[in-house]
Amino acid sequence: MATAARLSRSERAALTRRELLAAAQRRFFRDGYHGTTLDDIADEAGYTKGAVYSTFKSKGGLFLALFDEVVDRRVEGIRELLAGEDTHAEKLAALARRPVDDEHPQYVLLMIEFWVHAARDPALLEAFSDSYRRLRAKLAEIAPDDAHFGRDRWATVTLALSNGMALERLIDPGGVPDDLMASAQRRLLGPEPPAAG
Amino acid sequence: MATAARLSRSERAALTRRELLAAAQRRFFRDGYHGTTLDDIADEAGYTKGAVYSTFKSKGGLFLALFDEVVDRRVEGIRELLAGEDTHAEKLAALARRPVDDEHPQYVLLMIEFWVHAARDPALLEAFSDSYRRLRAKLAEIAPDDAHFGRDRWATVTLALSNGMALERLIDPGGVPDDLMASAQRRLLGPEPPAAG
DNA sequence: GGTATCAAGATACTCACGGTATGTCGACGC
DNA sequence: GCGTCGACATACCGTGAGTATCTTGATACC
Repeated sequence: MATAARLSRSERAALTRRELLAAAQRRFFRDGYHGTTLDDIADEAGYTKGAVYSTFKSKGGLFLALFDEVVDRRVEGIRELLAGEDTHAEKLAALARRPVDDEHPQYVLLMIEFWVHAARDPALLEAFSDSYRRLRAKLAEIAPDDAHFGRDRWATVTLALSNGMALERLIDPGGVPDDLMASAQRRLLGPEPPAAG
Repeated sequence: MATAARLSRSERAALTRRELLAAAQRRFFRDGYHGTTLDDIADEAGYTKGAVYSTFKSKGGLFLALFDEVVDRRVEGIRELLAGEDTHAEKLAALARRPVDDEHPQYVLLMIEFWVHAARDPALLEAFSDSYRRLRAKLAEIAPDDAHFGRDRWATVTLALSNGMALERLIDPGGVPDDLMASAQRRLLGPEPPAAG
């Protein structure tokens, strides 16, 4: 009667993993990393904490698995952007509109929350860095060929600015207008002006 | 025999508060917000958790009191910078060298850690914002008169970039050279170039 | 100067959460 | 079929934020 046929052990485990990741995404996005408990996630997925620990090494491991998937999707999004027919300027404009965040605005904050958390744990930081560098490397491909900034430097500055802006927006939601990021982007891409007085 | 004479109740309480704040600063700076327990802080100051809760409303309240003091000192530092004899360009250079961090490099990360934490708690966020805006307002006074960016926007972008760079540095400590911030600053300050291709 | 009061702070709890140890049951190898 | 082993549940532990209560000494009042 159940639609799901009998599953092999590995199919069963793979399904559990997917369901836990989906539940983790919903909860982490909504309540943040520290604000989400493993019981929350397990409940939402219809399991118990035992399932989590039999699938992932720790809460951090679960988050990292999720983050890596999110980066996958984001990298794919950038790839499509690059492959599109738009002019380069239009690609940059599209990027400026939603710098690193997926459809979810909370995404950036969640990432930063975990980032700072991982700063205290070398193993977590290393794994996080691996995913994050993938994102940054893909982003660097968008930089114009003739950028006066190097591509990597441009990507670094773009991400730094984008992440920092997300924090500023928490303080003054209306004080960080859409065009501020776009305007800053244009300046970052241009030739360096002489030292201003 | 004890050097400290008998203290009145309010003197005693004020001393306790100072000692707790000093201990909190050392511990928070070293171990981060979530990595520091109230027992740690109380121990370090020679008290128990009871003293903390009789002096502050909560762990967050203790942090906010500390943060406000740190902002005081930072604002004072900027005031001195502004009052100095240096040229405006030199002031900006001095600022670029240590954007928002006091003498402690961990300061920025600690701030961001709490910032994101406070994002989930309106009361905490409001109190944090009050202190942070004081810092940003003081920073805005450094912006050059002829900034093509508005002063406030310049301060917002400067802080966003500085905070974001601190995060990037966690990923690649050597990948964010000193001049990157300064170079980005110069671009952000200059006139907006025509749309690049 | 003695005594009641009240607040600073210590002590002893509660509860939530990450993580572990162990139990159970069904898939897989033989 | 039947023993094994892995997926997951259940029961537990340690730790940390926050609370309730007790102790003690400064202050106010007589």
